Amino acid sequence: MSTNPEIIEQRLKASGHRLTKTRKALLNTLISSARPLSIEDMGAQLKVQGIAVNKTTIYREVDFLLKQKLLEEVRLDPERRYYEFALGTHHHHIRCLSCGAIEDVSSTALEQATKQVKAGTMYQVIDHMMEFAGLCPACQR
Amino acid sequence: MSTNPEIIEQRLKASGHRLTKTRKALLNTLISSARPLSIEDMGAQLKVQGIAVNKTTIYREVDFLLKQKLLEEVRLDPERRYYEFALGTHHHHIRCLSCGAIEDVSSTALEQATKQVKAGTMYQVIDHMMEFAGLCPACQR
DNA sequence: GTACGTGCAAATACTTTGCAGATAA
DNA sequence: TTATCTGCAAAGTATTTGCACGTAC
Repeated sequence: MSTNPEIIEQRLKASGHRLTKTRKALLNTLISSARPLSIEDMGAQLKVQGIAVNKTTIYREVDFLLKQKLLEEVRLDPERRYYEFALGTHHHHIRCLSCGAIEDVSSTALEQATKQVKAGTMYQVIDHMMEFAGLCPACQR
Repeated sequence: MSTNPEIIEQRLKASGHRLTKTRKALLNTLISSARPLSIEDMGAQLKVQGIAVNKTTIYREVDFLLKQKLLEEVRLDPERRYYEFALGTHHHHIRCLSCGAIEDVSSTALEQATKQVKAGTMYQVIDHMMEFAGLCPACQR
């Protein structure tokens, strides 16, 4: 099995693109993040790493990585767009409305339900999105 | 069983609000729409009905109706926010990535899956969102 | 060397706010 | 009458674009 860096490098090269320092740092940040990141989050994290990247560049880079299917958008909350590395295992999220904590949700029931929707519609289903929100254990008190 | 207009009027009055001409027209538009509407959509539809409403007013009105739980936000597509009348039956949507058509998806499997997620998490689940996207029959050709 | 990538400034799009006048109850 | 509602202008944000320079390959 190939590792993420190999797959990434291969995809980029195949389309005549480069693995620049900025791009590499951004991808690493996204890959190692425990939760989806907003544009603002990415800028902040890169800054902490000593790599100041212009916001315009991050917008463009996210756009590019989405097209390369290396990133996917997560609609966790209507206010902000979040992005997540796309080569991990498929999963959904639950977000705490009070403190903003985010956890992965993986459920075979969800995957089965998705299959049923696919079977029951005349559409060719290409994408689906499911997110949950509520109160985390700590915030319920 | 009470009709929508009655419930609406009751809720508004209860909180000291009014059923103005603009508000009534906007609600009717949303209630009778076959699909969720964006802010822009609402403005256009009202205009067609001969009721020109300022965009600021629509933003404020949507905000207000969301707080009154008469409207809910539908995240059909990351580019735009859509809203739907909230007193109908609970359902989800599938959207055609090619022509933008939108259909309702109702699936007992989805509801069961939601229950399983609720049962399997320590979170108190308050909200969930599921949307599908793909190609409608016509666009598959 | 050349096409891709980046930063900066400016443009555009989207949404919110402040305030004065209009209107439902 | 009076608190809610509305429109207009302006302020804030978020996102995109143009262009010149920088850099991976």
